[in-house]
Amino acid sequence: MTSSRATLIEVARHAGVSLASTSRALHGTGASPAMVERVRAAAEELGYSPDVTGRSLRMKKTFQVAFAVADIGNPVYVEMLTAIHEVLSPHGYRVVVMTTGDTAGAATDLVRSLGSGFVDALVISPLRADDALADEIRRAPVPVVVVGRSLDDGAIDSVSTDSADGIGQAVDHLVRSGRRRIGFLNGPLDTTPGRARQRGFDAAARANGFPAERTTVEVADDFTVAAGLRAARALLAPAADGSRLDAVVAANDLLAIGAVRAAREAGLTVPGDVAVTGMDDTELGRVYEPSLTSVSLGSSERGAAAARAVLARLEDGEAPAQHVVIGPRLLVRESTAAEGSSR
Amino acid sequence: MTSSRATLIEVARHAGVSLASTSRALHGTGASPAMVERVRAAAEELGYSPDVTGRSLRMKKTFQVAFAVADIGNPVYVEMLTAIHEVLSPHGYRVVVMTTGDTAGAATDLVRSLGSGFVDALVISPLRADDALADEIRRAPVPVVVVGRSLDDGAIDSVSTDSADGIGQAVDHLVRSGRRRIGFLNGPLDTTPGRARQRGFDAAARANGFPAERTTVEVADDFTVAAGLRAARALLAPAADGSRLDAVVAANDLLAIGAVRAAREAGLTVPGDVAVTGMDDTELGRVYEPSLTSVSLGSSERGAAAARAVLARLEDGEAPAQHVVIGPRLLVRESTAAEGSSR
DNA sequence: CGACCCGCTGGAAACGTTTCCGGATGGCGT
DNA sequence: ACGCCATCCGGAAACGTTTCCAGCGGGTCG
Repeated sequence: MTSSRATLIEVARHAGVSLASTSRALHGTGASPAMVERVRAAAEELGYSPDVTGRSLRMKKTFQVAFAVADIGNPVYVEMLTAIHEVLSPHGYRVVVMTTGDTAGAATDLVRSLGSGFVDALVISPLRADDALADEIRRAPVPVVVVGRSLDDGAIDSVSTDSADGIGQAVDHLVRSGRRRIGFLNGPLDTTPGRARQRGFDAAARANGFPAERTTVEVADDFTVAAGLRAARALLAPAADGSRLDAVVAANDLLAIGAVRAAREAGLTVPGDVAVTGMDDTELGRVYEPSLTSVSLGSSERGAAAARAVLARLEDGEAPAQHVVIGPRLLVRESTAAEGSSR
Repeated sequence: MTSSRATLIEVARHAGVSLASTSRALHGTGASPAMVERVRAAAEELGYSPDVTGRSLRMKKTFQVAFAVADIGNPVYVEMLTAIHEVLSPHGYRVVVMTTGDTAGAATDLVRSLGSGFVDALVISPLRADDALADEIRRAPVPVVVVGRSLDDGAIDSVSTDSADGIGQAVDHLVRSGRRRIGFLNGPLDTTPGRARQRGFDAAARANGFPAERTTVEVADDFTVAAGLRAARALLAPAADGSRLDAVVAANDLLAIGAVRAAREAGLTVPGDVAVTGMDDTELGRVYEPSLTSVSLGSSERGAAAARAVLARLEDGEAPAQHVVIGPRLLVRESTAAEGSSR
């Protein structure tokens, strides 16, 4: 249980050499082969393993990187976390997970807490980003990489994706498939993703020449299946003239599933009567039936890119900020088939 | 970007008092109100925030807890992580995520690496546990809580669940619903969960008086939908006499979805022709159609319990080991309805 | 043969914090 | 009025590591 761990000093004493030589020997820098062997043996015998807190204090480096998101349960963030871990771990960095909460203030506090130096860098994906957060990030004592919106600030490393363009791809795909009345099922507009996707849909509607009365928008109060189901009921209700939508673009796979549910409730088939697209390319959407056509925002790629940006920044603190953009990719599956089974 | 952070020494100098008093004032222990105010003002002015590495070195405490699992992507582990984070975070602990890989050796190495003291405790959920791992845990320099199988070792804190009993609950439920020929779709037998669930099924089959020829078992080579689909095809193939199973107990929600897929491929309806149960009560299973009857192993509860065990152990290192058992709970949903829609 | 340089070693400082300990001061009880 | 105790303060040590600096020896080149 509690074995008082051997310290470097004891190893030095045990090997009969100085502390300095012991440290050097164990790092292989500037020590004679004889010395190395001697120290190595002593260390082995005592079961020595270096204490990272002592090392951190001296080197001003913790070999830890924090990953902060609103909620860790979200599959998108899980994918990012996995990717980040995979990139950083081989370089000897540990990953600390943190939650920003869903208020912008909490995220700002978190960035400020970086001052206590428990971590060499931070990857943060803020749900709601404001100027205060950007300010705090700029004056943060360690590198911060933002994944998500680029905060409109050239000086901050960022990895983003063009989700507006992604929504556009979904709309174009539906139009090409012959759908004409396309509704948009969005999440809360006071979130960064919500705003971006709204922008994307509006632009796509304009680009495709949809008159306002040919598009309908409904905003769910959360990015969940339940909220999507509620909002989609309204979206799919017949218009005054009895006509209905023939396609729904959802801002999210979860919302999309809610839309499929609502469609079935209303006696409509998917994709027969209504085509549905999601976003995020989650396992959920892949496995669902019908499998969801979804716009991948490359969560893994973004996570990996963010991790690489961290490494680059730690390598060279003065390099100009980099802004990686991962292009969205539409993955066509059953939920938008032209002639689908009537399941 | 890089503002050289203020140290306690500078705060002391700036306040014109000693280092010791400064430290005490900031901790509110044994300092006069005047002193506290004076130091607080100085700290405020300099934007001081304490350095955790210095503190850790001195206090021999990192305020970090590691959570180690085979792969972070698994929804079950994500739930645990979330729960652990929720319990530990209010107590000032950060959570470090680590991966054990899928070999027992890697897990052992990980536990050994605890010697470098980057963390105050470890919560580990080993996929494959052997004696070497148990040994290493026993001699670990920090508290370790095992979640999963209890390692058959009374001296190690553990949080487990009786997944064998859970399988039993699923079988009983199916029998009560009138199902007679029940197949078992398991995952790899060289994993701890795989073995336990096999044991559970065998016991349940015996208890219900199923002759060996009335039960069929198939082992998928992974706990995934794809592997489940492959294995379930064999499981659902007609027997020599042309008869088929009327129920499948899957060791996992993912495998269960594979089974549903295979059933539909074979032209069978779920739950009409074949009832299917899963295990883990994942979001996936809840949202799937038909929604999956599933045995919840209480991932969140287990995570929370493990975190509480960590706190208790950190509080009192000498207390006897505790073994929390979270009872499995069957959640009945559409996939085992007596008369289902023929979807 | 002397000067210089290079490789190796040991002493000591430094990283930033907490806390032990001794000393000073003030108040209170006797 | 004196002693005692509680309260508060400052000096200094300690946690475990890395690294600067100086010294020492041996080899090489001029």
